[in-house]
Parts: sequence; structure tokens; C-alpha cells
Amino acid sequence: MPTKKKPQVTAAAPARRRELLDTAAEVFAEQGYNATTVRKIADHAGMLAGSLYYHFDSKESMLEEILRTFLDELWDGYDTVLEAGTGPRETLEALVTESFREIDRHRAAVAIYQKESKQLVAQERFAFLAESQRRFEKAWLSTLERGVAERVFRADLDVRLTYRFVRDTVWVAASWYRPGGQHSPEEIARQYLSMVLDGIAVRA
Amino acid sequence: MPTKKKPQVTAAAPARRRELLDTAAEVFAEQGYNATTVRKIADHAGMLAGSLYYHFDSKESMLEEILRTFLDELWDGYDTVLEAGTGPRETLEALVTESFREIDRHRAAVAIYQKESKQLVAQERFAFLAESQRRFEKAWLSTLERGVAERVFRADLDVRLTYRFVRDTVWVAASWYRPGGQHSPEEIARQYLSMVLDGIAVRA
Amino acid sequence: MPTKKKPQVTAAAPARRRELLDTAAEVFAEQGYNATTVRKIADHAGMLAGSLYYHFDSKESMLEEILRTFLDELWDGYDTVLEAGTGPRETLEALVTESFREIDRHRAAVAIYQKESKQLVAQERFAFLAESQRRFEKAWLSTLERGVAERVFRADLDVRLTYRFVRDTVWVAASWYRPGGQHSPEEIARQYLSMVLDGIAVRA
Amino acid sequence: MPTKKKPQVTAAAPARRRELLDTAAEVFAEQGYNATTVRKIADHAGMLAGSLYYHFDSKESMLEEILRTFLDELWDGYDTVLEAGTGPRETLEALVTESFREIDRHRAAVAIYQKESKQLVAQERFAFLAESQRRFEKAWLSTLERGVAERVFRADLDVRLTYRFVRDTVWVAASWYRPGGQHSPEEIARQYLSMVLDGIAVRA
DNA sequence: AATGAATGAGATTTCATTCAT
DNA sequence: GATGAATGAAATCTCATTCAT
Repeated sequence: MPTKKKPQVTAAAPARRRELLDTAAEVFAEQGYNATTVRKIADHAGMLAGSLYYHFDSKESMLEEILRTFLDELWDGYDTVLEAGTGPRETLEALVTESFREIDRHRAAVAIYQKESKQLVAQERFAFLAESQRRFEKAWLSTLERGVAERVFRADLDVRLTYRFVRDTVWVAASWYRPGGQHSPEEIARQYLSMVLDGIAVRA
Repeated sequence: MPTKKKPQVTAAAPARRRELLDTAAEVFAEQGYNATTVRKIADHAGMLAGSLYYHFDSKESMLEEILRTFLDELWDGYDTVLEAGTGPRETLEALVTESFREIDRHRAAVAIYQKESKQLVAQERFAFLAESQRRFEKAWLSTLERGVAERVFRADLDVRLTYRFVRDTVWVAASWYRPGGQHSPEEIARQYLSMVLDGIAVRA
Repeated sequence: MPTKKKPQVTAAAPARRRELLDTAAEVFAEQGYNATTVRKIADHAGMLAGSLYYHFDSKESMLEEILRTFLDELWDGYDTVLEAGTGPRETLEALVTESFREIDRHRAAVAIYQKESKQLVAQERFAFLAESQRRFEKAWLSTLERGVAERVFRADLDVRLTYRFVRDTVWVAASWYRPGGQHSPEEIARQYLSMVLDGIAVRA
Repeated sequence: MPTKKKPQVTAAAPARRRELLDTAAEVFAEQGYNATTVRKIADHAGMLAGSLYYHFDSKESMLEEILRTFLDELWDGYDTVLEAGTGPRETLEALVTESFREIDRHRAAVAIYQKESKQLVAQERFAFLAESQRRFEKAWLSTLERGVAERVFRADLDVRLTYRFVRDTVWVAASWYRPGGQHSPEEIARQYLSMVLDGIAVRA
């Protein structure tokens, strides 16, 4: 087997990479991407800062891989939901539940995404975030619009505002959610859906 | 040349200070505190980086002053609401409306607060953030609990979860809100309250 | 005078820049570009490594400016010679003499150019070196060709080989030439021309 | 596991060593010694960076061996020429021809020698370069001086300047020469000698 | 009030080299 | 003989901050 160059970007030895990326994601989520030094990541991984560069090209490439991996899995889940062809209310419920499951599985990545993506999209390298945002918006908006058309969701709301409301409502949870706590993701999803769909006021 | 240097802590020329702090807040909000260099702030203000130090002790002191000013005004508003002694639903409506007014007035500061406060509270200097968070939580929680007790809000909800839901729901709006847009803060507050209180589903 | 940004690339304060560039060129020439650390340059300039970045964007940008400045001046001289419309022998003599004068004035830059340009041209940023090389080749080749046509230069030589011979013959001198030595540039030019034109063998 | 590690200094498996050194020389010549990473050499050789250390002690020892091998062969050729006891013109012609043959055989090594030796001589390890330079200078100078004494070369030339002229004139050719091109080394030597001995001007 | 120049600490990155397997 | 992972030293660069003018 001749000349291969760069072991890094190749998904050659995925085990150690994954470990290190999980570590990095944890630190990024906790301290913020900019405030996280490569040394801190290395400390957490029990190695020297320079050693990380055997596995990754740069701090930024770690961030990219963390976000890409997360979004790939997220869309796997979402696509399954969207292709199921269920009614708008069931679709919305499934999307919310799926979102909380992703928060459960990728808490760190979600927190990073929430905090950093607005800054990152401007960079060419992170253009895939914008693409994901577009698909995201389309999925939610069309579900809401179908729901309004089918009189399942209230027609007197501004749809874009409602979209933002639902979207944010779900994802900010990543900032306080701790996996393994007293609530399972499905339980939290159920409560959130109850609030979003029926409100917190007592029905007249 | 008598006495000391550095007139900054002196409240002299408060107009220029305010201008500069607004500029700084804008840049902090747009790029993130860590990613914002003193040079960028100075560029926006039409001066050189070093010149800012005539007005402020440090980058951190700018951040502190921005957040303190915002929280002081926020609590002026909240305290008025809380001391009015209205019923839980009216109090909640007033708090949400007041919050959107603050977002309107201090959009940059709110965005900074949302993004950075979690990291900052750990520092002695920003302990006032923790204090504010405690008062905040108390205000909302007690309003919700009063509402549940008075059967104005649903009893079947996890109150802490509901608190986070309402809190996040309101404040994340700062990440997309643009003052002077098509919706006034009061209008947005009304729509949000409608969703939060009554849900987005059509009533059976 | 409002917002100006970046004092560096702007030719704002040319005095200190020039000093620092001269220092840098000296070190680059002596130790080679790659082997020269920014710290060494700073040491020679009596400042700290980081301080250089107030004046220049990067080590590479120093190199670029050194080479550009040199080539600009070189072409000022060459163009004057080429536009004089003299015969091929006089043109060649003038070009050689001008070259030794440039070596005298920009010894460091010439040495750097000689040693590094082959590696550098591959980079986008140093594409201007390729452009200069093309003009260079054209100037010398056409002079030689005119000379052959006018029977001033021998016709039995391979013109491209002759071009390389003459070109290298002149410029490698930069690797050993020391300004202020016993020979003036004009004197060296005269000797070189004597060898190049008439050879070192005794005439039959 | 008895005795030591590292069999490299042992002359075992000299074929692979030679191959690897040729590869290394090629890369050193193309990119410069400092700019060449051990990884690049390994890439070209189809192995990983660390694997090179089975064969060699260090990057520097590769360089040393490349230059030593080249100079050993060079001096074999030169000594034969110098001991032949021919007249100064024939000696000079033979030295130049031999030089072009060496460029043909060791193009990479010659290019490295040209570019790096000035920096290297300062190091103890490369003191042999200085020794070679002294012998080199002596060989050429004495040949030129004999030529002047025997009225074969012009007496009106500065001998040291002429020495540098001839030396540079020959060796820089390594920077553009490509083996297997249209000119054989002997052909190029003949043309160079024609220029050096008789000049490029038409004889009056 | 502001500029221009510098400092100094620390960040990211590079890379020759080592070594257990 | 070669790989994969790591080390550790050093290099480039960034940036908040200082200070004489």
C-alpha cells in the first residue's frame, strides 16, 4: 500500500478520533469555542497540546467535524420523520421528540451549535450550517403551514413568529439539559409539547 | 503634573462613555465577547485601540458596565411590575411585555447576557449576574406558583420546567429581534403570550 | 479623520517600516528566509517579536515587501536602459552595469531573490516574481537576439543558453559581493563585461 | 533482545538507503532543506515519517550523507583531472566538463550544495564543506594562475574575480539543468567553455 | 482626548524525533 | 522494517494593555 499522506481527515482510525472529539465537544460546550484553548482540550484528553495535531488539522477542524457529525445524525432522524407522511400535529410531535433525543445524544454539540453557529455561518468552511438552517426552516414552516391549512394549528398566529417560537423553545433546552437526569428526553418532549400545543393557562 | 492619571472612573463626560459602550455592546453582541478585539471596537468608534483606555480600565470593565446598566434598567421595570400586586396572569403578561421592551431598548446587551452570562458568573467581578438570576428565578417561579395555586395556570405542569420554558421562550427572541422591524415589542409580546398561555393548537 | 484601520499595509509611517525591512532583509539574506525566526529579526531591531506585528501582517508580508520594493527599483533602472534605444552591445553593457548597481544598493534583497524566488513563485502571493522573470527574460533575450542579428554577438551560440549564462553570471555575484569593498559596482561590471564579451582566453 | 537498537549506521541494506537518500535529495533540492519536512520525504518514499528513523539518525544526517557522497565522487573526478598534469587550458576544460557531468549525475545534490552550503559550513558537522571549498578554490585558482603565467589566459583580469566568475558560471547551471534534456552535459560544457574562453562578442 | 509604538503573556500550530507494537 | 501515536521544543501570531507625546 503506497503513499497515503494525511492520516487525519481520512476517517482512518475512528475510535480515538471520536473519543477526542467527544472530549473537545464537552470543553467547547462548557467554556465556549473561543475561550477553549487547545491545551485545555489536550489536558482533558490526557495528552499534550501538540499531540492533538496528529489527529486533527486544527482546532477549527475539530469544531467542524463535531458539528457535521451532529447535523448528519440529526437529519437522519428528521428525514425519517418527514418521510413518514403523518399529519401536521403528529409530525410536529415527532420532530420535537426527535429533537430532544438528539439533545440527549449530542448535548455538547447542540449547545455548541446554539451558541456559535450564528458567528460561524459567515465562514466559507461552515457554509453547511446555513444549508442546514434552510432545510430546518423549511421543514418546520411547512409543517406549521400544513397544520394551519388543515385547521389543526391556530390561524391567528404569525407563522414565522410561531416557527421561531417553537424552534427556540426546543433547542435552548440544550443549555440546561443534563442527560441521565430525572427526566428522559421523551418525558421532556411530552411536557414541552403540552405547553406549546395547549398553553400554560387553564382552559376556560 | 499633579496627582494621578486615568480619569475614567470619574463620571466625567458620560455622553462619550455611553456612545462608546453602545458601540462596544453592538460588537460584543455581533461577534461574541471573546472574539471581539479591542481593536474592532475602536475601529467602529473611529479611534485607535489604545485610545479606549482613556475612557475605560479594560475590555472587561466595558462588558461589566454594559451588563450592569442593562440589569439596572431591567430591574427598574420588573420591580414596578412586581410591586403592582396584580394577579398572576396579569403579572406574567406584564413581565413578558416588559421583557420585550427591554429587548427592544437593549438588544445588544440582552444578546450578550444570553450568550456570555453562563461563563461569566464564575468570576467574582460578575457575581452580580448570579444575584440577578436568583431574583429573576424567584420572580417568575413565584408568579407561576401563585398562578397554579389560584388555578389560573395548569396544575399538571412541572413548574421548574415551565419556568425554563417561559424564560427561554422570551429571551432567545433577542437573538433574532431587530428594533424598528415590522413588529413592535408590544405586538410581539402579545403574540408570544398568546402562544405561551393558550398554545398553538386549535382548541377542541 | 475618521476610521482608518490597519496602519500596516498602508505606507503610513514609511521611516520605521523601511528601517525594519532593511533589518529583516539583512537577516533573511544571511540565514535564509525559512531559517530566520521572527524573533531573530526582532532581536536585530531591538524589540520583541510580537512588536513587529504592529508594523507588518506577517513574516511573509515582510518578505513580499522587500522583494517588491527591490523589483520596482530594479525595473525603474532597467526600463530607463531599455528605452534609451542604444545598440545591443551598449544595452547589454548598460544592463549589466545597472544590475551591479542594484546589487550594490539592494544586496540583501538580491541575495534573497536569488535563493528563494524559485520556491516562492509557486505561491499566489508571489506571482509578481514570475511576471518579473518573464519581463527579465524578454529584455535579455531580445537584446541578445538583436546582437546576433546585427553581428555584434556570435551566432554560433545557443541563445537561451547564452541568456542563462549571462543572467546567472551577473546575479550570483550578489552571494559574495560586499558593498564598500575594494571594487565599485562599476568596476566589477567592467571586469565581468570584459570576461563575458571577450572571454578569458588570450586572443590568438 | 540482545545489544543495541538502530542498525542504521551499519552499512546493511545499502540499496534501500541509497533509494531513500535519492528521494530525500530530490525533495531537499526542490523545496529547500529547511522547508522540507521529514513527512514530505516519507510521503515521497511511500512510508510514514517515523519509519525513516529506522534508516537514518536524523534529517541532518541524511543531508550530510547526500553531500558527502556527492563531494566524494566529485573529488574522485577532479583528482583524476588534476593529476593528469595537462596544460592550464586543457585542465580548465576538463574541470568544467567534469563539473557538468557531476551536475548530470547529482543534480539534486549540487542544487542543495549551492543553496545550503553557505549556511551549513558554520556547523562542526559540516566542516568538510569548508575543507572541500578550500581544495576547490586552490584547484581553480592555481589552474588560472598557471594559465596567466603561461600566457594562455589574459593577464589583465583580476584572478580572484575570474575564479568566482568561472566557478559560479558553471555551478548555477544546476539550478536550471534537467538531465535527459536536449543537451548532453558534454555539449553544455562545450558551449559554456566557448563562452568563458572566447566571450560572446564577435571577434574583431 | 487621542495617537503611535511597543510590551508581554499566551494562543495555535509545526515538526523532528521517539518508541511500543 | 514499518506503523501509529505521542512528545516537547520552538515558531508564528494575537491581543489586551501601557505610555510618552
